[in-house]
Amino acid sequence: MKLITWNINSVRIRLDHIARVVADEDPDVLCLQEIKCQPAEFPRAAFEDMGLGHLHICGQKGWHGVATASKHPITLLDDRGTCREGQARHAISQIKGLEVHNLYCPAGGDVPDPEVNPKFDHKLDVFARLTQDFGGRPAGEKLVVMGDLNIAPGEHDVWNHKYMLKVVSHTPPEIEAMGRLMASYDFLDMVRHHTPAPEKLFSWWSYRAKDFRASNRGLRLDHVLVSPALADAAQAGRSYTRDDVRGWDKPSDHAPVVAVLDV
DNA sequence: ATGGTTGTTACACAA
Repeated sequence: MKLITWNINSVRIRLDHIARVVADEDPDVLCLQEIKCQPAEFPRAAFEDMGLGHLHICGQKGWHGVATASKHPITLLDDRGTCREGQARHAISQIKGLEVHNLYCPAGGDVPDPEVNPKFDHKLDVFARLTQDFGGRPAGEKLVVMGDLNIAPGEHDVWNHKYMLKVVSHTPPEIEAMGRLMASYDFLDMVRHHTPAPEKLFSWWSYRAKDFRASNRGLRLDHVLVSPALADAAQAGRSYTRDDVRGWDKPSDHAPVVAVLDV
């Protein structure tokens, strides 16, 4: 079973890229973040044409928004109160016996201090809520938590560890929040499992670089986490980042991250 | 140390 997570930065502008990636990869499930539209504006017909006609759309006007598109039927599960601001950041779907969490965590603004920066406080709050929720669940569930978590947790998930420790996405309180989330249900970081440190691994490169490959100031913000019940399937599978897509004309600033479960 | 770009929106903002 192949799953892809991709922060698309507007689903409507990026429809041609989506169709190309779907044609290349033939995923069972595609989790998109930052769709930047309301559910009524979502290009449903295009996804039906791609063979991903089963949709769980969680959208709002202008910003944020996530959508899960599947080849297989989806059961829409209830929101679990992840975002205290009521933003469209979390779609939970039951697909072929898996509970797929499509997540877009807050970026967190510029100042890494929850006392002076409400956006950073909100980011930490989202992680605290996820940690509490997963921590309270019975053991043995088949959970996949994937999306743009907006944290690069490891030293080799950033282009410059020492510099980035002061920059939101890689600060100590964020790395600790990510660690608590991982521990809450003993999640496996699937992509890192297949490409262990110290190999650098990025899924996002800023639009502001003239040549993202030349400067290669990337971050690994997009993740696929699996619960222990899926660890064997994840380890027997594979995962990779389609960083070539970041080099296409008018790309998203995030690359698609592909994860294949041997189920 | 600074500024660089993009998308949606409305005359900035978030990323």
